[in-house]
Amino acid sequence: MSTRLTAARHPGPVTDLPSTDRPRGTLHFGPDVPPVRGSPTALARRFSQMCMGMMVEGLATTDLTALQYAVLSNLNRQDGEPGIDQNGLAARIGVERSHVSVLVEELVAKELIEQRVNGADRRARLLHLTPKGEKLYARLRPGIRIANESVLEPLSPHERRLFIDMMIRMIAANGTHARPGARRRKRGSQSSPSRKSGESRKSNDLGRRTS
Amino acid sequence: MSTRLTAARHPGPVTDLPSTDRPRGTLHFGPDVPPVRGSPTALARRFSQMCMGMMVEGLATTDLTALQYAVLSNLNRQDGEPGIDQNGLAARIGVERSHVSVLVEELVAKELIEQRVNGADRRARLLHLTPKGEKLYARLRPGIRIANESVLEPLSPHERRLFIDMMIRMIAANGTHARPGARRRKRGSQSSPSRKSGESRKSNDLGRRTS
DNA sequence: TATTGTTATACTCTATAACTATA
DNA sequence: TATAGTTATAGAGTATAACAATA
Repeated sequence: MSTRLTAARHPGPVTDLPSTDRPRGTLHFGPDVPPVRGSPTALARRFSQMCMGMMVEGLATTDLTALQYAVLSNLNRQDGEPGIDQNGLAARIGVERSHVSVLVEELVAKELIEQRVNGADRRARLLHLTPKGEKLYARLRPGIRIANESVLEPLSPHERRLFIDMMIRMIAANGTHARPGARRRKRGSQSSPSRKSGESRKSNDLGRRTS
Repeated sequence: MSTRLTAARHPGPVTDLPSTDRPRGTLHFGPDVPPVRGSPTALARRFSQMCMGMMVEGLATTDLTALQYAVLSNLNRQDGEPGIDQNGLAARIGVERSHVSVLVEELVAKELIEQRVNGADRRARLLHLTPKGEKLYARLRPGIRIANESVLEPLSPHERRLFIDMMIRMIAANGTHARPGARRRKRGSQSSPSRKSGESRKSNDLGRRTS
């Protein structure tokens, strides 16, 4: 059984929800919008997918991935924190230290960032954008910002602030999960069949004529 | 330059934000919470990471991935839509048809779902949970639901409804992006160095003593 | 010719672990 | 011994394209 529901397109909250409960089951929208489940997880997935879609559009003229852009946005002098080390960057963008190593390598190869050894602690590498990196970020930022704003466009200005605020509160409260490693699962507890390439997937009969 | 800000821990909205603007730059929280950028995209990433963390915990006693569970939640008889075809499922969970093929194969191998050829259109496969699948979903659902609710716990009951509602409105409005394929980028516009295995990554000098 | 599902491939992101240099 | 970063490997998820069966 599925919860039928047509979402209000723009201004107010969806009003035909029982005020004592949230939608359960699968939510159905108009013809252009695929149905979604009403759980935070399912919505989070779609929402993030949506943001990534916007992001990729905004980066279409470059060869940057979303995370590579995230690095630039964390390190730039305009509104970032230049000079943080790789662990700090890992914490900020929410990826593993090892992944940061790779991201940094890629961006160094593109000559967009540089690593400087910290004089005080020669283990650490402090990260800065190169002039080329700053220039690229300055060029990209307006479009990305507009894309980000457009995601929130169905909300009223007050709701936009509230939405960001609620996100922040949930992330802050669940800090232990909102970071890499939270998703850890035992090694070797794999679920995919893990075929050798060469043996084909399935007989795939199921009543089809083998013509 | 970074926006310093200490998020209110529980009940009300964060109050020290200028009411005419949203936080820009990097947001700093307490010692247990890594900083985040204030853009919807960055928050979406963290939020989804958080939800996935919860999900993986809830699935820890199984060998299901988050998406495999999503399939069960879309097909079960309690609150799902049994009998939809694979394209319908793809639209609902927001993955490519080709990925659904793989997910279905994995779950069929676990004997949790089954494919039935549609009599009316022999191309389509209608999906149903097996009794084993229904049983597993019934066992898992309460824990997953509690995990999902716990994500929203920092919000007041009214805010929880509003948050879900806002998510739904944004997803509905941006329907063209909230689905796979929105993230498309030109093929071959790759960013990784794409090393041959055998040649090592970088000289990695940077002033380290080569002891 | 168009659509459903399958297979293959490649890339992005995530998770771990072992390792080096430095503290 | 502990920490910052590197390298390697594997799994999960995403993006495309070519194909077979069916419409």
